[in-house]
Amino acid sequence: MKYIKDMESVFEIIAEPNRRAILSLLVLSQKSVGEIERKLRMPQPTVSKHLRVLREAGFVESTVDAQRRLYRLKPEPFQEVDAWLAQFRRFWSAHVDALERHLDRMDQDRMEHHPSTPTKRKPNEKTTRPKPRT
Amino acid sequence: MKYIKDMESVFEIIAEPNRRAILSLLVLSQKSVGEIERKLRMPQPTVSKHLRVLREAGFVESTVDAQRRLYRLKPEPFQEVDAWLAQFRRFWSAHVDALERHLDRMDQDRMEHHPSTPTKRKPNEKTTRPKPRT
DNA sequence: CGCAAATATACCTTGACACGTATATGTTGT
DNA sequence: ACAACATATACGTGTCAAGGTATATTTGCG
Repeated sequence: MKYIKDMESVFEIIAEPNRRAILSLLVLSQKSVGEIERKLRMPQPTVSKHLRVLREAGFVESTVDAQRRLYRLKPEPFQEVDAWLAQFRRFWSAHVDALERHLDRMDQDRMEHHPSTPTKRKPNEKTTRPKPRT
Repeated sequence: MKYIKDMESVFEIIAEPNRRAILSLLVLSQKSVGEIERKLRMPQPTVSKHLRVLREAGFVESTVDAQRRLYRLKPEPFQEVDAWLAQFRRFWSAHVDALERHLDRMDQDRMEHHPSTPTKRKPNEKTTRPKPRT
């Protein structure tokens, strides 16, 4: 009964705030452990341990630079998150569209009425107002 | 000294596999607790508890339908994840571009050596990618 | 009214994991 | 080889969240 190492899902990895901070820092450029430690003001063992998790999950890779280790991002896990998110994208953009149409209608109403009459939604709710631009 | 309840980050919410399963199920259409319970084969209290977490995090909302409660998705938290992911998108698409260029070069080589072998590098399949400027 | 169905909640236990502190490993320069 | 630095790991501890079981709550129906 040997457990090798349960490779955890990318979602568990990015659930940790400090790890997200490290990733956001590394997106700018590669950095050494010491740099991360100073910029994020977290103790060095904490940084090292999180980097280990990130490396084993494929989020980062490291190269040796003298006594330092330089860590940089790898793209694959992010793409995995993106792929998961994709199934919801159509759904939520539909909602955003609905919201935008609604706001457009409100704008329209304000324009047509007069600015001095802040009133409620009235019967002409079905203004056939076509496409917004952009 | 009562803490209301610290609203946890969207990332902690989606870190849980059962919750991701529920979300993926709800993207198709709204469902009752019992439907989720049966389709995902998880005990009812588990479903209810996860739904509670999802509701409090804004991932779902519910309406009452007789004895049932119908749960459906809400878009905002997904957009939040997407927003976080956005900062890495430029980075990773650069990598994808590099990979594609590399594969293109390989194709090129193959074409030059074996003109009869059709290669199927399709431009721009589904990779959301901003305009590369060389 | 009383029973059954659907859902929510309470309580307990267990395991994972993040942290701090201490120490090990490794590398450079003198 | 040694000192100083940079990074990794080991160990003990506390917290918190997920699961299981039992029970409460709400609503529909005969």
